[in-house]
Amino acid sequence: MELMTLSTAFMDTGHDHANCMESALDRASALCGERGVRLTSLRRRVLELVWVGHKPLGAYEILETLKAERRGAAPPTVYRALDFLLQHGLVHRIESLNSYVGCPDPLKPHGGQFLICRSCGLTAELNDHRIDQAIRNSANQAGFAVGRPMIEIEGLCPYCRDAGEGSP
Amino acid sequence: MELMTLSTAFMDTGHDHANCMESALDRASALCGERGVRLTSLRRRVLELVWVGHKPLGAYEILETLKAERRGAAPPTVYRALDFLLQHGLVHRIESLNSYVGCPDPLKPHGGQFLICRSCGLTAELNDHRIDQAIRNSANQAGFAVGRPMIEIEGLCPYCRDAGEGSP
DNA sequence: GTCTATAATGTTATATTATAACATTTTTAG
DNA sequence: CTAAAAATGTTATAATATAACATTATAGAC
Repeated sequence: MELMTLSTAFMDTGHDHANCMESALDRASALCGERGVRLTSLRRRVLELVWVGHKPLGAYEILETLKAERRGAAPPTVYRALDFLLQHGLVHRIESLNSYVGCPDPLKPHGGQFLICRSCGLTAELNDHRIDQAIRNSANQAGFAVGRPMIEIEGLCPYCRDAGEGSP
Repeated sequence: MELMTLSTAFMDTGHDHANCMESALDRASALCGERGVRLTSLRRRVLELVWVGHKPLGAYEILETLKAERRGAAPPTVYRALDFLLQHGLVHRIESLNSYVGCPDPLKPHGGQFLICRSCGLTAELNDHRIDQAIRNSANQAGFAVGRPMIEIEGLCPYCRDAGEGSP
């Protein structure tokens, strides 16, 4: 059994992001097909924008881009698309940044575990069963029924850590 | 060595909240004394309001109460007091609720681990070394330098779970 | 005690994030 | 083709948070 997965965000060499993004969109398309829901061009475009980088994007940042492309894009345009994408697990919301990031594995439902670089903003999604298990054990001891655990770990990504960021 | 602590939030019988709150204020007073910073009456009052219950309070909820007590209380009044309390570890911010909750153990710096009841709002602070360790192990594998881990676990507290909330 | 520098608070305005409510258009199903 | 449903457009506003500058209170030097 696999103990942990890590998204490609921190892969410097050997990360073909164009391909990364394209395959995310393909997976989204397939998932929507299977579920009988519509990945409209607006929703697809918002997902694409979120996948442009591995840095979480704010709703109004997305809106700025959309405004240049569509007549009359407004906050609800973005928030409705994000709601759809969130519901289907295609994006996650990063609570500590009020921002949104693409999910590399939308098929298996999961609360998010994120490593967020405070210096460059790069954010990797982690999925470590042992963290999840530790949380469940602890919550059980407290008599608490775990719903959706949210884990956002602020710190320094491998590059910024090595560059000595955060302690200059 | 102690593996885990849990705040009193979920203690029903046997929890004297007046005393809980008073001792929190006393600890705050002592801590500020030691650090040579001032727990002014405004800051003390905001801390008191946050401690009124074990449910996170929004800044504007705090403001509503303050407005009835002081002439000219405004958003900065509350946010500045909260900033001070946050800096000194006397309160935590719950990111997923945009709300603030008292910290039962401000002396030892720690990222927060919270159990948040989606039904009644009661929020307990957990501090489980094993969760922290699992996170650090996982982050290390990814080459990530952990700063401040933030864990907010949505679910059902012992009372709401037993009352069958969330699955009626 | 008075003076002065600093810290804290007051005050006004505005930025940022998100949703409500209703109109219009597009898509699907029959 | 048409009716119902889904998606999007449009306008307005709610909820959360900060900027910028004025005033007041406090602590420490003398």
